[in-house]
Amino acid sequence: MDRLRKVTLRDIAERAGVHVSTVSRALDPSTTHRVNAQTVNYIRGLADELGYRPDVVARGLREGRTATIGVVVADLGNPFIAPILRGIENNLESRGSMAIIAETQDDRQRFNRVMDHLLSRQVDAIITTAARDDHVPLLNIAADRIPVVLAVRGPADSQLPRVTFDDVEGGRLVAEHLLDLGHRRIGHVRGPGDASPFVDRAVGFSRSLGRAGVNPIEGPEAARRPTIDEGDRLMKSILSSGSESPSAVFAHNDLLALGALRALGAAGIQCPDSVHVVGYDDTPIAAFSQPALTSVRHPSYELGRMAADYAITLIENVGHVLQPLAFPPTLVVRESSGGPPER
Amino acid sequence: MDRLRKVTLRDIAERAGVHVSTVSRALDPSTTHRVNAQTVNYIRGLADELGYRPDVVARGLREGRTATIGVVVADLGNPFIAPILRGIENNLESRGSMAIIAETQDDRQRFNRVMDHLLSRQVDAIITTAARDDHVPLLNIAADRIPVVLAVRGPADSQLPRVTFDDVEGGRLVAEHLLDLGHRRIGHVRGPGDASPFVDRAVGFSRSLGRAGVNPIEGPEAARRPTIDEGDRLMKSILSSGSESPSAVFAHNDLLALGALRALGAAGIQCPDSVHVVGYDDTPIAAFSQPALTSVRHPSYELGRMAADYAITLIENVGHVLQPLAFPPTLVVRESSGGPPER
DNA sequence: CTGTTAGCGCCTTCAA
DNA sequence: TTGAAGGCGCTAACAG
Repeated sequence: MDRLRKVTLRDIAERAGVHVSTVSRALDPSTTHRVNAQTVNYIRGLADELGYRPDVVARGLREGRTATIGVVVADLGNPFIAPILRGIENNLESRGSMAIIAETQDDRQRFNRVMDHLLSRQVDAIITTAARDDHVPLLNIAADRIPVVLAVRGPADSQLPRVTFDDVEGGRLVAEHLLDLGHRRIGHVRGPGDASPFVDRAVGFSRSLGRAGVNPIEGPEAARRPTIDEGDRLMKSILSSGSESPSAVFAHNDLLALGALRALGAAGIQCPDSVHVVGYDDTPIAAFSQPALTSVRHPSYELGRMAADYAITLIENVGHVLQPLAFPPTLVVRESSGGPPER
Repeated sequence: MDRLRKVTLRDIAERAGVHVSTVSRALDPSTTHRVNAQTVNYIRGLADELGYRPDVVARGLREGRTATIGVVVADLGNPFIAPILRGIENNLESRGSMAIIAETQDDRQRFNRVMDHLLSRQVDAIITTAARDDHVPLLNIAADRIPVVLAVRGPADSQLPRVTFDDVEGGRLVAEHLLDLGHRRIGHVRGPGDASPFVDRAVGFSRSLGRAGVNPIEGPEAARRPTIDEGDRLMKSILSSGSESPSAVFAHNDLLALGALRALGAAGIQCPDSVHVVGYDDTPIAAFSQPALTSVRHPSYELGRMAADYAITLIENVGHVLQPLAFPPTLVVRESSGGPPER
């Protein structure tokens, strides 16, 4: 019941009666041609038989590259992240690299630990979707050593390559939609103020409302995390604040919107009858929620692919400067803001 | 704009005018006491100043351990996985290890690639929640080298340590519930037949129905993946099969159930008025869907913690035999099967 | 208390 | 076409 020792190049070499370097060459596609064809066959057979698996770690130590890219994610419970990860994975895979994913649970300190760990694991690059503004110093330190790509969230004052959504535009779309519906008392449930997407959504939203002479109704604070429970909490605080009850609410993502819906329901305010609600990210949950949720959709898979493109480019091309990219969103109108019932 | 070279022990040693091993000792908490206190301070300061970060890869090569555990996941878009990952992460973290997550997209071949990669990255153990029956050979190969823990899904014919949910019992709970409501024409939307949870759910469910003399109404096949689209497809195939339309449907997870709801709605069959629907996993989406979905809940976070416990135990304790563990589920009745409207 | 040596598994010169 | 040697960064054993 003991554990098997790892099979190394040396094991194969000994069995084959050749030198390790011959085995190394035989097994490396780019150098097999420098080895006797029969020997190659023999060695390959032996490798298969023994179950040889190259030690990426040792190779990485030698070569300085590990064919692994670290992906940092805030909250794996938020379904909006899945298609982005798919885009990253599928792109990397087609180039022989692999994504390893680490979750920060949207906790600032854990972000630091995760980054630290990935760095010391010698990943070739890091794609982060979890950065907050105060992570800039560590991000810069990391970027001095390996490519760091800001995906989805990018501290505004950073020089790092960014691949994001155009959240200002998204906020604008929501504002125009609600104004078009005739709303003037509009609630605003904000996501964390130190994460760029929420800042941008707020900017686009408030600016458009402002042009129409409307001031959004807000609670005393933003959500600490963009989750259902926080949406519930903020909505309650708006409702109990004494200001007039909103006829429409924009929540900064679908989870916050669901929380807001719950709080509104608990207060006896029905959506869409008495209030309209709009979310963001157009997660699967939006189409199936009660009522189906109007939301802002963006090309998540494509963003993931592009983030991986950026990472690869920078790995292969030190010092390359890549322009920030922002994918445009679209509004999907559903039942929660007067659209037809979905399904 | 060139990339900074990594700071190594040698850099510090040269600056400090001491030998590398002294620096190594000074920086390793377990050996600092063997080094002159002043030297330690000096070295620590230097390390900070230079931004030294130990190379876990090199250390792993030397020590044979990397303080990293690979976690294999089928589908990060399925929200049921998030709390399990949390349990794993939080447990590992408190012991100085870290989880790196890899997604198979529930694709058999990708599973193999992912396992291969994790193995060659020298992770200390692998926790998989994505195993299907035909993965047994590779799992056994992996288990010869490092601990492999089957979480959630475990091929029935495997000797590997397993931490699962009691899905047979879950299936039974659903059957009893629907029978209690008086249903006799009961649809059955199955998840993949080569993944143990779905097999077990089917067994518990069908057995209980059988005792009551009821035969579930099934389509010609099981879902290829437990997703919304597959639920839709299977439900449609049941509805168009010519057999009498079911008055209740059990889908093997919440996503399949949502798909089934969509198909039923498209056929003009309203839930809960004309049909009852039950899902599984009690994901957040269940409480918020339209109608709120009856579902089976299980202790996901705890399962994650336990899976990590198993992995750690086996890393520290070669050859240890751990008993298979199955956490019991409970039924959460909501609107979709006659419960009160949620919210 | 500190330095020397060796080697984890791999690849890449340099020689033969 | 193959072998020998060196070293990536680190730590453990052995001296001193």
